[in-house]
Amino acid sequence: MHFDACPVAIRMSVMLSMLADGEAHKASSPAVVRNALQRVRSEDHALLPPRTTVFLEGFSRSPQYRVVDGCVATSQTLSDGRRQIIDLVGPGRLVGLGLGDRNRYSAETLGLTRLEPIAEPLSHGDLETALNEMLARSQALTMLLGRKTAPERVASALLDLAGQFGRPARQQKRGAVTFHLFPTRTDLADWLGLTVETVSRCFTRLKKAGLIDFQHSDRVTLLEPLHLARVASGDRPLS
Amino acid sequence: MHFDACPVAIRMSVMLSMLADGEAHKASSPAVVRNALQRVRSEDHALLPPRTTVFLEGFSRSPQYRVVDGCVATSQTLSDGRRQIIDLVGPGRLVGLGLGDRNRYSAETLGLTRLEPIAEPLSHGDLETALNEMLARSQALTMLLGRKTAPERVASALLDLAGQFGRPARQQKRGAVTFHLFPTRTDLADWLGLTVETVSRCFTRLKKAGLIDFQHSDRVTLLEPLHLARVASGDRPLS
DNA sequence: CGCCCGCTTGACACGAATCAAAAAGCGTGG
DNA sequence: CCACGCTTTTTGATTCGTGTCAAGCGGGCG
Repeated sequence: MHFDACPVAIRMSVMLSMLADGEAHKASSPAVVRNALQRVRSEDHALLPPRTTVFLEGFSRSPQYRVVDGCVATSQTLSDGRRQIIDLVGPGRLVGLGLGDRNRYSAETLGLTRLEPIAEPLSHGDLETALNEMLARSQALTMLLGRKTAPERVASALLDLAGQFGRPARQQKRGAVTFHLFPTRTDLADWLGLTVETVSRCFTRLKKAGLIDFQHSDRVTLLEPLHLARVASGDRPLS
Repeated sequence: MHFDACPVAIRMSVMLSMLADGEAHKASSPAVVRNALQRVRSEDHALLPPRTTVFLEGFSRSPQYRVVDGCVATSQTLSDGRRQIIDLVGPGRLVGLGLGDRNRYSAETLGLTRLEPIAEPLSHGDLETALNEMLARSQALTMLLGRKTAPERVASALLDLAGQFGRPARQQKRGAVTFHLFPTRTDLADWLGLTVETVSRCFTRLKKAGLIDFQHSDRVTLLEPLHLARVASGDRPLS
């Protein structure tokens, strides 16, 4: 196995904390300034461009947000650059929970994303519900990474994302769902413990098998969700 | 990949609920009865033999326990029998949290284990602390399963278990720690997303490299914890 | 003592990673 | 509008790590 020694800072394009500071960063690089100007604030909602770092692993504990629109990826990175995405968070879900006094993971936006800061602290009940959900998702990912094959992982991922980002609009025949795929192939690979090439090959195979369809790489339709679910759980081997 | 279709029930030797029911199960199989007789109750502590199922995935929500002595494994099983151990829980830690109205995972003892039922419900603070710890451990396992090599996984596991089961007694030179290894090679494989053979080979390699030692397969000494930690994090490749 | 089960070791197979290169998008500027 | 350069995705050839299959080994328990 081979990994470039790629410092975290290089992957970072914009940090939310910079945006929040307003005038304090005039000396920033052109790219940072340009992205920062895209920020729109209205009624305490921050509209963030893709690839904005919301907070960074190892830094002091960050505030919590609710994702209103778009998608946030939380991830951890090994010292040699290997990255593991912990979760992909879609509309309605919370980011920044379960941190101690230091962030245990990073968070970045995968598309144009609207975040709502959580004003008053959550009730104990809400917090416990949210933590339970995070735990359940984390355990499902554990099973996926520990025991599933590559096609099973990709099928599982697509079903998960369909649940988070799929429109209830189903003008399509049967249970078909179409949705915007926020993560790139690389993001999916880092989530599923695979490589870009393997993810791409699985997409191709699923498409040829008639289970999914896509014209652009970031817009996917699940043509046979039930069949896909059987692939995801290992009940059917795919081709 | 090939898996025997092995129903969950076959793996189960004793269920805690049976033990608690006292006389209600005279018709049980001889093995179950024999194990059940080993039960000792004193002051609300249950002393359970190895391979006792504390609760089972899919069944209605079980009570919560604190591990006093011994070790409990929590796991999920795929329909075709593939098993993933979610966590190994040692003394002082809690089992049975984060369940909805149905158990999302099973729990079984790996050695002679003393469990203490949690009498009054936990305070919100304690619950949140416990959930946060579970989440942190689950995320560490995610990184391990998604991005670490087999030797890195085994090294990480040994360090984790040393932390949970290692005696503070260090009559040994340097930072060496000896502890009882509750999980079998198969358990470790199911925890680390590997096979028995691979786990065994990694043990052999670590032993030959002088990082660990063991006479019996269930009693391990970490000879070079710092070096082992570097292997675990991928900073050093091991041979 | 001898069976049984867990552990170890070896030979081989296979799935996913790696390396390489072409194809497809996509923003930029002429 | 198209040409250009860069990035992402796809596809192909090959390698490599871990899984699979098989056989021995050893310790505990009946």
